Amino acid sequence: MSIDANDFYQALANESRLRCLVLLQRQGELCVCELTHALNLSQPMISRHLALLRESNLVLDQRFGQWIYYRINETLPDWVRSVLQTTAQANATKTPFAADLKALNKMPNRPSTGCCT
Amino acid sequence: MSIDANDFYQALANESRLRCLVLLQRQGELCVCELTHALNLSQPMISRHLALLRESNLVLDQRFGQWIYYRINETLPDWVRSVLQTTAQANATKTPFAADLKALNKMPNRPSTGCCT
DNA sequence: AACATATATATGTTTTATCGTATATTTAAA
DNA sequence: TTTAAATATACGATAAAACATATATATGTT
Repeated sequence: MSIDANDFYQALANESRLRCLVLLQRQGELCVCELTHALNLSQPMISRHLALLRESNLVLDQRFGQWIYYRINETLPDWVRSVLQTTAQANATKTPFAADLKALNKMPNRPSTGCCT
Repeated sequence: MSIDANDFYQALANESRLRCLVLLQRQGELCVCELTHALNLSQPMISRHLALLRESNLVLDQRFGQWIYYRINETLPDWVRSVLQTTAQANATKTPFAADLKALNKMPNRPSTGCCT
């Protein structure tokens, strides 16, 4: 999966999308309602930003029943993976990224995190 | 020198600025007229993009006579330096970055590259 | 079949970024 | 003290991004 540097940074240049990517990088896989809750944004907002990330090949989606899970595209070039990983790691404790993870962990009725999934 | 991840990626989200940064990362230090020639853009365009990079602390400038040289801010946090370096390296041979360096090396009357500077 | 939940898309509006052009500033040289 | 070269800034026009809201689609449940 190839990607243009300019397209890549265009996709990162929005706080909501950056927060989604950092959270996905840290959590591996999240559905839309989890991201919506974690970032405290409207569902259409999250959905549209995810669509843009999907269209630029940064994330992949997969449906499980009524939920659609997003994850970082594991076939991205090494340098892109590296940038995402470095960014997520260096900013994990900073605003707003730390709060996003906190909010995610406080989410009630989170799908797929029960004992039987 | 601290920097906000969102501000950082905002600054990268423009092809002209990205090309400037990649070229600076590779060449160390360049004046405005060199960047203008290498990227083949108007002087005010380059100047305004450099101003934005300067205002977001990504680059530093230094005057030498009538020329003003820009360079990547060496006091940026490690993760930012790492992202810039990784990006420059991985994209060096790709469009438009390879052509920019080529054009720079073909520039006639380049300042400060003579034998006595 | 009717309804509820999760997600996606469409539309109109507002905000933000970019660009071309003109002009100002600074320095060096004549 | 003009003049030229390098650079920066200002201004108006255009384009792009983001947003709120409404609605559509797909799945699961009763």
